[in-house]
Amino acid sequence: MVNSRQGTEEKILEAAKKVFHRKGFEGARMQEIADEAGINKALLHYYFRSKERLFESVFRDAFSQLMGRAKEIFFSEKPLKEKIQTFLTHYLEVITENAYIPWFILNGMYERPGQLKAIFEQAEINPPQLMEQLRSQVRKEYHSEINPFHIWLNVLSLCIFPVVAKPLIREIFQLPEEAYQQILEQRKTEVPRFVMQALKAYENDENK
Amino acid sequence: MVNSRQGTEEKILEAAKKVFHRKGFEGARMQEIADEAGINKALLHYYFRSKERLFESVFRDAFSQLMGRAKEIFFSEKPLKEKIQTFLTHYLEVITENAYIPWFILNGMYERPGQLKAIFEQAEINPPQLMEQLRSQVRKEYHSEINPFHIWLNVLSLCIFPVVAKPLIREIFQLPEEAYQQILEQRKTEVPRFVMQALKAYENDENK
DNA sequence: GTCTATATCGGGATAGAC
DNA sequence: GTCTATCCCGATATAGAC
Repeated sequence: MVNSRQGTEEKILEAAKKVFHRKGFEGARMQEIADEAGINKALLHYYFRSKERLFESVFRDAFSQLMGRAKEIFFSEKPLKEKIQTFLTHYLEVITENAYIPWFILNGMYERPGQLKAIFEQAEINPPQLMEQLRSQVRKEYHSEINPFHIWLNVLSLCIFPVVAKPLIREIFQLPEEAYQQILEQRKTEVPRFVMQALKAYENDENK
Repeated sequence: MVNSRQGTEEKILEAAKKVFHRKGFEGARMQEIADEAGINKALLHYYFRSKERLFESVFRDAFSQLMGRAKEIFFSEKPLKEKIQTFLTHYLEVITENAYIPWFILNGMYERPGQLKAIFEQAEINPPQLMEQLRSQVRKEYHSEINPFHIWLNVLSLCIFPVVAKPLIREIFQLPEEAYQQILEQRKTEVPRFVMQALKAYENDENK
């Protein structure tokens, strides 16, 4: 019973994760996943029936891993600044440790937008509520009608882009892997500093 | 002579651009490119010999389009703040108008890192000089040893990420195309404001 | 549940006629 | 220079034995 249902399914998912994360849907090969899992192609289909379904499982995992605590932090009852601080601390950490996930998610949206729609619905994100949360908090604390969407989009950009664009930036600046890793480390303190300073632009805002 | 060398090659490149930009290398189909150009597959190979070579041409175009004025602005003899202002104005414009290019470039780096190395070499970027330019300017103007790399990485993140992540963000917040386009418009003024305020963190920096 | 062998198809590339 | 027809490989998926 060692290699029975439980164990094998796990092994496959683990292998699929590795391959899909690195190569995306189009680039991934079922053969490679099978090899990685130490089994053969036929067995992949026995467990997941198609490449699509296997991909979907992997995507769902990745997405919830990235979304998990974010929602929680986001809806917590804290002042905006503190919330952003917490978010940055948490996210810069998570994303640096799992550098492949952001690109995997992003790329999935380009490769298979149709297939992935379902996953977002099941994630119960509730966009209107999300938007209202954004708006009301800025209105209360900053007495500003500035679209608060930008603040969060900026925060996300600063966290995610440097990780996603790593291959490009490394190539342009000819940076070895370790040098770039070090830069990502530094960002854990640099980005909060940058953002906190930038937020002052809204404090002094008199566009009521 | 209407459909001779000149005209056809142009048509192919135009078609290839459309398809590769949307689907990347793996996702693109030679058949689709041929259809788009109004010719057949055989002719594609007659002009470009392989999918790889065709892709390379398209990539080279896209990259120089994105890199073109950037280098120039970057090496201009202006104070850092002004330089960043100019850069932002220029880039937020270019990138909003050519929303597909950043993802195409990025994705290319993931799909075909080996093949694209050559292109970066020919682009004559001169990384060490680039780095030194960064460092010396910050040293002079801010009397700071803060790694100036972060400033520019932040600027790039704020410009590019919102464009690249458009499909994801739209899905999460359930935003229609026009709404998102409007947000990108707003960013042309929001991002400079955000960055200029953030830069003050370095002015007051006494980490000499 | 797991394997080997095979069906089936799609896509890049080439041959050869015009 | 452009077309039709075809080759050929690689990849997903399935049949069927164990």
